[in-house]
Amino acid sequence: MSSISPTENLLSGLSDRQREAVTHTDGPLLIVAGPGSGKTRVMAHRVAYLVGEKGIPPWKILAVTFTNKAARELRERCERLVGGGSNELQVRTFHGFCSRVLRSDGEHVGLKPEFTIYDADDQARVARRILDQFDIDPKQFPPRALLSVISDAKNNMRSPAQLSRRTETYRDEVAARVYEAYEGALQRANAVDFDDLLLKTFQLLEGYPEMLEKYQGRFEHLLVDEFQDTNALQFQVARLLALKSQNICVVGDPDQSIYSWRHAEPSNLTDFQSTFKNTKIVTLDQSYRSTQIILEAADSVIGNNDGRMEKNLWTENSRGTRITVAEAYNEEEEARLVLEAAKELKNKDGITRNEVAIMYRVNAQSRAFEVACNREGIPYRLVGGVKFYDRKEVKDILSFLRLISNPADDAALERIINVPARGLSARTVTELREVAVSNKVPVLDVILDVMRVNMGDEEPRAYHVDLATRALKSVTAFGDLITRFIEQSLALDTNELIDLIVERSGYGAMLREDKERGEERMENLQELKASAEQFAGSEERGQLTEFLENVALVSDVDGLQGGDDSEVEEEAITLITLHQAKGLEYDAVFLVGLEEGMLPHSRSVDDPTQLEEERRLLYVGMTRARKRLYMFRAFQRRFRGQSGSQMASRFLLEIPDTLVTNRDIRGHDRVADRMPDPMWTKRSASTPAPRPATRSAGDAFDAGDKVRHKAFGEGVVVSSSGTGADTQVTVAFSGQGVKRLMLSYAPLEKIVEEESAQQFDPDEEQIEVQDPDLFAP
DNA sequence: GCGTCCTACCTTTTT
DNA sequence: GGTAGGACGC
Repeated sequence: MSSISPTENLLSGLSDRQREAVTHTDGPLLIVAGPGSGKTRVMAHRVAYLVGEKGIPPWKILAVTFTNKAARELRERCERLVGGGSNELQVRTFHGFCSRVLRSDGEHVGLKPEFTIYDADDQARVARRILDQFDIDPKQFPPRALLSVISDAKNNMRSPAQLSRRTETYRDEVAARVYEAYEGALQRANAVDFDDLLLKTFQLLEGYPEMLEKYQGRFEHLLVDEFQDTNALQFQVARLLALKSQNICVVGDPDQSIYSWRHAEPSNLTDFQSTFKNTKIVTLDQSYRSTQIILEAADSVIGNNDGRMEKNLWTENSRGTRITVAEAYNEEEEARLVLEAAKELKNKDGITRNEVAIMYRVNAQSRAFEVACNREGIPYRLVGGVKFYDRKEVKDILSFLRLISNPADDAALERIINVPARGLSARTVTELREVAVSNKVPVLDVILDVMRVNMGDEEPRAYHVDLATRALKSVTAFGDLITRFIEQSLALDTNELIDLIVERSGYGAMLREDKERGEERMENLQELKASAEQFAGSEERGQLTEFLENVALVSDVDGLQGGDDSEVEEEAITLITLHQAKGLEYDAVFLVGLEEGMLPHSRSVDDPTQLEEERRLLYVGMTRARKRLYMFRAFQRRFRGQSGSQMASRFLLEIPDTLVTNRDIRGHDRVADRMPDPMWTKRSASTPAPRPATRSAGDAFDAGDKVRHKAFGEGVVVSSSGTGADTQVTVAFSGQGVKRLMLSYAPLEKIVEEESAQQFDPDEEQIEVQDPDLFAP
């Protein structure tokens, strides 16, 4: 027997199933991979196997993921396994890959290499201008809604003409008209939106046989991660690329499909088998991540979804600790309890902060945790959140850069043409835009034309612009500013260019005058500069394009988190949305905000399909946990300033009691026990009126009633408002002042003559609501 | 033409 | 609670 070959080494740590997935290299392969089943590991090993064993050159392998995070992780794993030459491996997000293709071959579909990628903001700006132009009332046809119709059309590969042919409602008609104008605007701006990246790549591959051949020949092996989240266009692009070689390996888990709102079509998973004949299917159902209890709980939740491809997830891991389900009074207490428990985890179980994640449905929920962490001095890592590149000042400077890189970028131009104010009023801008639109040229062309003549050029103006002398002067000055920027950009690194822009555009001066936030904003610009520095050194024009592309497509910049002053590389707790948490794992996971309306989200409760997606979202969250899982709900939550209370999430009831610990964190009752109690229900049309939520006889509190409170002693009811569990009672306590109390929670008791004193449950948590207004002078 | 105040809408999740 | 766009006054 010879010594172990590298291949044996590569395969030795894998299970039989995993090995099967790694070594089936010829022909289509579908891997159904449950959470924690070593999916990324298999993909990385597969790549290494292709390179090391099958002798495939790394650059002939394309691995496509959904998020940048996933791409980064997969790339790192591959590099570790493959070693040298792996940097030529193509690991990209779908959008990143398509952008790359279009930068080099986009001219077939009308794109110049420096095309700009429009974000939602730019799209809305374009849409608003079009509505304005067509004299359509934006209140009647919100830009967002129209853009959503356009996005649908693009994802179904329908052109404006095709859309207008199948209009059914007036709204569709309007949308079709706007779509056409929108396409024109983007075309003129040499810009694409996110859908276009995919659509135009598809069109390129579909309509140009030489292009198809080029890319089919370029990539012999294709791997697609998170296949359940791919949309129709992505599937088509993948299909075309792999049509010839048939060497396509897709990995997915239908139970983790959480992007239908972004046109994901989990049915791609089944369609795959009909598209690619002789597909081999490998199911990975052993979890190497979670404890048995966590898996069972997750399984019992997801089991409530209909029509699933059943998977029997199993593990050799230990049974583990029961899941803690607990409730807090409001989001502040929720945050406090979570942090308390996290501290305890560190002391008792040795689970460090790096191994703890708090996951929530919507970004806004992070706030309470940020506040609590800051107060407790606990470092945290906020994933996503307020995106750095979304800050106003950053976007403004980026718009200058965009305009320099792509002078046709009207959205960028309109953003900064009068920032800081330089005498270009809305009227002037409208005039310039109208001239540009009717001549089908970029706005900057018109500006430069005005400037040329105004600066003494003999040739008459190419465009007729109706502007006052003062406005002409301002337009000229702006044109001159941008022209100089463009000239100088040729010799400067992007970070140097940023300096130049900040100083010469007047932006820096504007910030220095802003006493309130100027300094902070300037710091953000310094940070922008720092992020541009990574691109410095390479050929100037290319680096600017590359930097801007990175900004547009890579939103989760590492080391550039928006979190206030979270120390770098310190042991920190992770705050993350459930969507972003997919693919990650932590020793301990806190799922918070498990209330009706939150998870499931209120926008999803009416639609069974969407409800199932919410359930999958929870499933994703639960299965991120290795050892410990906590699930929290708050009785009351502030929502856009106002607070309201909601029932516990229906999903909590789907977890069997046997998997949940009774011993919760701080003596709260288990939500599961409380649930059927109408005391916890919010009164609404669909729920029966709850019985009065008092500890005493059950009758209402009226002004003048004498009451007793466990902590505040005796008092007199001043007023009461609301009904049922929502009842708030204002009470004047002797010596304690006036308090407003939430009846359903406060241990408040009416003093009746014959009643004996001690009626309280000594274990009952007492919580008060104080309305600060009542203390105002 | 510019700044300020007011309002409406926002908030589902991301490339 | 924050922001973007519109109305209005200087």
